[in-house]
Amino acid sequence: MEWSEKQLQILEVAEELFAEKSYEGTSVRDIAQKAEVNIAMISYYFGSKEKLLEALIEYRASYAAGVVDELEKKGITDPQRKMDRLIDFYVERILVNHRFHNIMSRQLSMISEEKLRNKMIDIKQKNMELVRKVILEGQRKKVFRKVDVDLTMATITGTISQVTLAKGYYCKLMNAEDLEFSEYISKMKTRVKTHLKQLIGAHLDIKNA
Amino acid sequence: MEWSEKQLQILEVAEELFAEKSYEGTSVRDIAQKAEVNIAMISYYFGSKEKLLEALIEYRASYAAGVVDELEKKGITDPQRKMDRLIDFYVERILVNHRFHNIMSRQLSMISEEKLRNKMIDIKQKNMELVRKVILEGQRKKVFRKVDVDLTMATITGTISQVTLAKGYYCKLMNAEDLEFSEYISKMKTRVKTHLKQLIGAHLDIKNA
Amino acid sequence: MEWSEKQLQILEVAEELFAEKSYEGTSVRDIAQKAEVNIAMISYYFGSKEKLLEALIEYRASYAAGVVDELEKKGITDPQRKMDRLIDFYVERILVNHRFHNIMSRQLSMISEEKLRNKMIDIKQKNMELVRKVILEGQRKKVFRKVDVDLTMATITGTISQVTLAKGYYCKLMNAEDLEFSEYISKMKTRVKTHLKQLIGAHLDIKNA
Amino acid sequence: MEWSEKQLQILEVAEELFAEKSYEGTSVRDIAQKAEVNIAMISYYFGSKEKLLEALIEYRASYAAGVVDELEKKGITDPQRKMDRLIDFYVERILVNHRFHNIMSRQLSMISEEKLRNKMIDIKQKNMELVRKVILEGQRKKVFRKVDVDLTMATITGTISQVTLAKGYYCKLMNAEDLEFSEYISKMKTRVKTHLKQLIGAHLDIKNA
DNA sequence: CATGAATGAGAGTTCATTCAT
DNA sequence: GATGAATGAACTCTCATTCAT
Repeated sequence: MEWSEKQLQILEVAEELFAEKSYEGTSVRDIAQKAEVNIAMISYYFGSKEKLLEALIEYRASYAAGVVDELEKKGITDPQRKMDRLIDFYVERILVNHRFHNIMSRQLSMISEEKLRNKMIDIKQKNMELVRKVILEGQRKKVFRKVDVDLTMATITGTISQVTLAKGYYCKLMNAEDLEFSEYISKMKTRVKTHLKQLIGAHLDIKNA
Repeated sequence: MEWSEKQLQILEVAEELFAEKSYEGTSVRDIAQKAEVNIAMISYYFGSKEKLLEALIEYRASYAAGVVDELEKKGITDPQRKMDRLIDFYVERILVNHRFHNIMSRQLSMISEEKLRNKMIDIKQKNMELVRKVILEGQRKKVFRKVDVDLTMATITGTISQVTLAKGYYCKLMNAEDLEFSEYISKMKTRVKTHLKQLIGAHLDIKNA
Repeated sequence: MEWSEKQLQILEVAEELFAEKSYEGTSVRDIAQKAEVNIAMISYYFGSKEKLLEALIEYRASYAAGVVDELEKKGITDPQRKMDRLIDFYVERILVNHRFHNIMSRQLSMISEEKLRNKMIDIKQKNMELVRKVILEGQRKKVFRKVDVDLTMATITGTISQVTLAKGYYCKLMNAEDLEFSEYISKMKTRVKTHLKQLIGAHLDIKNA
Repeated sequence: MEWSEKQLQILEVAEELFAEKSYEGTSVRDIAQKAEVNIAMISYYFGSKEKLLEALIEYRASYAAGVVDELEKKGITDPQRKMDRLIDFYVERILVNHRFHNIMSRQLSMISEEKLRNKMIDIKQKNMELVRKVILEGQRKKVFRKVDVDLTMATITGTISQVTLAKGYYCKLMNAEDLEFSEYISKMKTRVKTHLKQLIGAHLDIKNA
């Protein structure tokens, strides 16, 4: 799907506001005003508020997909190093797209519309497929031990999510309460990468079995 | 604070609906209707919709507090075993109160009202303080290695959150799409406990350093 | 009608709030809260909000009536001096009861309930009857000239009303914007008396014909 | 400010109902229904009920302003005649706009919103400035004696107000209880003009000093 | 006799959407 | 293709009043 400049403007603003105030807590007026377009435009361009959310998900999902493929092409064979790269990649990606990620994780448990729901699950699944593949490969190579693969994926996304969702809490822990979101993100990025690599490394390492 | 039976009824229903459709997506009408009380009762009892959320948080928070103390009194000295117990406890607690937990994690990044926000952060902090204490103790005893304590806590809550928030996704992975929430929870409970104990165990174990 | 202490308390507060925020703009809750009685008391004691207004009017009206009689008994014969005394009396009375007076003048044009409406008109009529009598007497004695008696009465009450209703305006004219109501009243009292005596004096004096 | 036809319709109806039932006693539903517009239009056009009142005041105030200038241009030099003309003008104006005038005099003592309050006081002040000017001029020319100028203005507006506010009372005095408002107004107009000219004339005339 | 609990009705406002142009 | 005007529905909250105790 191709979007006009105005449509992109709306999508960006919608993402920002949905992340900040939730889908339900954001009115199309808010979006229209911040995007400096007429209120009627949202219905006109996207059909409805719900369709706008759908469009946003489609838009971000498609954008993300390409990057996954790119990573796969790099020729790294050692499972341990592959996993480290994957963690770098996921942390980077989720933290850069933290707004979209927050919307997704909040909405996933709420959306009842079949099609959209499946779309969201599908995105999640695609994103995690790589992790599964690498883990299974490592197990085959007797480098990784037997673990709960699904929950290992839950740990990776869960840990990163936690960092984006509970900014207020972690800022307080760091005694840096009025940190801008972007500053916060860049401060946490390396910490999260290091933590997850160590965590998942020890978790998977067959020598620890 | 003591609540009457009708007030409890409202709180219970509010929790259910806030979890299901978000705070913003739930109207006081919805709550009144499901709780089978007059719509004016919500304002009458709690003052406003926001105060109802506040009351809910206070109600659930106080309920949880006692349990933490109780755990502390059990005389377990081995840090590894202590941590295992803690994980059992947290998984149990978050999964049993998954609705409240979801509300909290969704709302934490959105509530702007100072007092309520601090309350929520406070609850989170109190809940995690025990984990911090056990980790630090284990490190002192040279049983645990040096780790990022804050992020270790993020991993614990993040992993559990992930399981409650992304039911749809994990159901699909298990090919059990129409599972009731309670069935899903009981199915996941032991898996999550086992996974986290293994994960955090390997993470903290000084022998893996 | 005899009122209990609590009822009087309610009546006083009602008068204060009706004057300040109008009958419609005052809720029974406001009254109950300020009078420190249970909300249900207003309906319980007076039947309804409207009946409370009725009771208030009755209460204040009866209180005022006695004073009129008292004045009549003083043996002053000169119409000019009689009129001066009457003006003193009315200014005093309206300014002292400015709250009740404001309620009356605001409500008179709005009350549709027949009985209450008549009651209010009756009070006004009784109050003014004395003026009419003195003017007619003065005319009979060839001391006062022919004037529009009804409108002369309108001038007296209108002038005083103006002073109580437009405090903000007159305070601004006097460069004393934050004057307390009671201070304002005592400041204006003599001014209004002097003005009205001079005004009505010149108006009625047959020598000015 | 320019108003559309529908907006004017709302303003007219609002004026009518505010005058009849007071601002607080009139609901936006009442206005919408009588003006035959959707209830949401009031917020849509004016922002809120309070802003509607503000708009009404602005609308009526601006309408009146032009007329004052017009009067000033007529070349009348004799202060007595000037005052007579002014009285004719004010009586005419207040009685024609009796509804707006009533709203103003009722609301002036109640509005707490700073800006609107000042606006109202400003209107009153502008309206009365001319009277002050003429009186001072007459005093300079030794035609008028020394009087309380502010209260002389209070007398003029107070007398006219009294006539508009206490229709019920004066109708009863005239034994014409079921008079239409417009009939009542036209009946009183000349009476009020004559009365006030005589009253204020005698009041100001230096020969009566 | 007095009152806390409860309620239906209605308050002002905002919502997402539609429609005529 | 784009938009200002308009709308019905729904929102949260407060109203005056009633009723069981």
